[in-house]
Amino acid sequence: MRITAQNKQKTRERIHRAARKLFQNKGFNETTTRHIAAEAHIATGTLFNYFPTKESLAMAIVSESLEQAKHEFHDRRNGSEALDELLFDQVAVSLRYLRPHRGYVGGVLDRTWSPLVAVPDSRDEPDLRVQHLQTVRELVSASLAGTEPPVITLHLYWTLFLGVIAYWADDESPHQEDTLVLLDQSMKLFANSLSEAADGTEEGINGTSRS
Amino acid sequence: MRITAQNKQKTRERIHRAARKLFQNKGFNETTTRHIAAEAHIATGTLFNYFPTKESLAMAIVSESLEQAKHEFHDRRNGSEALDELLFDQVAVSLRYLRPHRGYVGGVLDRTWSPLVAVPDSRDEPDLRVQHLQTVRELVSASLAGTEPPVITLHLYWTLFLGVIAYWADDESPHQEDTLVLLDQSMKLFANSLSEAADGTEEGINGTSRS
DNA sequence: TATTTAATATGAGCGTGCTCATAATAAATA
DNA sequence: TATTTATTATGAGCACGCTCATATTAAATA
Repeated sequence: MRITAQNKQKTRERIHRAARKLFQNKGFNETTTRHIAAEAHIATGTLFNYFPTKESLAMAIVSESLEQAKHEFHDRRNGSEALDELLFDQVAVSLRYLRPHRGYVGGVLDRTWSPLVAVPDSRDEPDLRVQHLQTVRELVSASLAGTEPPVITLHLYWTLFLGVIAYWADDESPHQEDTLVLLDQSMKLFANSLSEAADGTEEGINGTSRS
Repeated sequence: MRITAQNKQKTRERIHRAARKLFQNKGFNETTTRHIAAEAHIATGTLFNYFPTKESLAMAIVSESLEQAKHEFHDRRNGSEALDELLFDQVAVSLRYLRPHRGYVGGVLDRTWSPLVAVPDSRDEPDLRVQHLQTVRELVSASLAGTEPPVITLHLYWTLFLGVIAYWADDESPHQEDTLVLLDQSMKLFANSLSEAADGTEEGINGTSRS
């Protein structure tokens, strides 16, 4: 199995490219899997040998951009920044890389990233959310003297993050500057809630009541 | 047109009841419109003469509960409470009334309530979100010396609210007490952001940059 | 009551995303 | 090289939400 493996990779990339093109031109819902398959010169069913669902295909595209964003963030990261500034930067960079997909990510993330969708317990290939939250956990932990943030805190972060993405997707200000204002506000809010929780009450959340 | 109108109402209620039963028993995605129609003793197509989409049917059910919650909240409202307490109460009451639907609301709201879904500009019969936000706007306005909250503030609220619902839908603590902790935290956060915005910077958000 | 007109009910059928038995093809073995 | 075995490609077909031409029924009119 050598030539075949190469072909598989090529096919995968053809699907990837075809889907990216169509999603950008016509949006997520308006692009059919049949159309993607035709554009990639494969049969309809073949698509699902490479991506289990249409959504997962879209997520693979989005993931690629976020991967690049992650690298840029880590490269030019300034360790001396405050937590809220770090979080701001991380998301701001992500939004820049997601820019080409702004037209349709809303419709996809709506179904896949929403906190309302139960967290998949797939151990293999951790999804976008888990990966993103892992970075957040590290940043928070580092800035708070190594304290591990409770689950509820990460949930709160994710909620705020989603809200930013949602605003961004429909932000009509020239270069989505309004989104950056919201992002700034959201991350400050989040950082504040952490420092308050550090001295304030912290009963109930972390294991006390869970049966 | 008298007897017919009565029949229409009856049919509508039959669909409503059938859908409620099936959604509760099998969840939203696992319940087909054909099944609902059969349970309500009507043809498949007839269902769509009463509700334009399957989601709108689910929302009608949820709306009913939220309507009751709204009334209870306004009845026993204590005008002297702080803003965050008022907001807490409003949501807490809503969650109580939504309890019977906890098993499946997540999957529905995911698609309909998400901030990622663009706000419909329907002037007739304002939807759930618009209605809920209207109440919030009033509460905020009243507690902040009549100042109208900017759009971005309401977006932030809605994001936090959605996060609470999301947590609640999967909350496995005995009576979802954990959700109340998150709700408390979220509403305090929101109230704080308001008082901070009152004296702090407020440039950019409200019309400055929008082209 | 008989006839016309308007409102409602119906279910075959469409376009989806996705599945699965089968065909085609490549790798391993004889 | 010929044959067996494992992998990948294929597209007919399924179930779904939803539509729409048509049939049915009720109200209005003659």
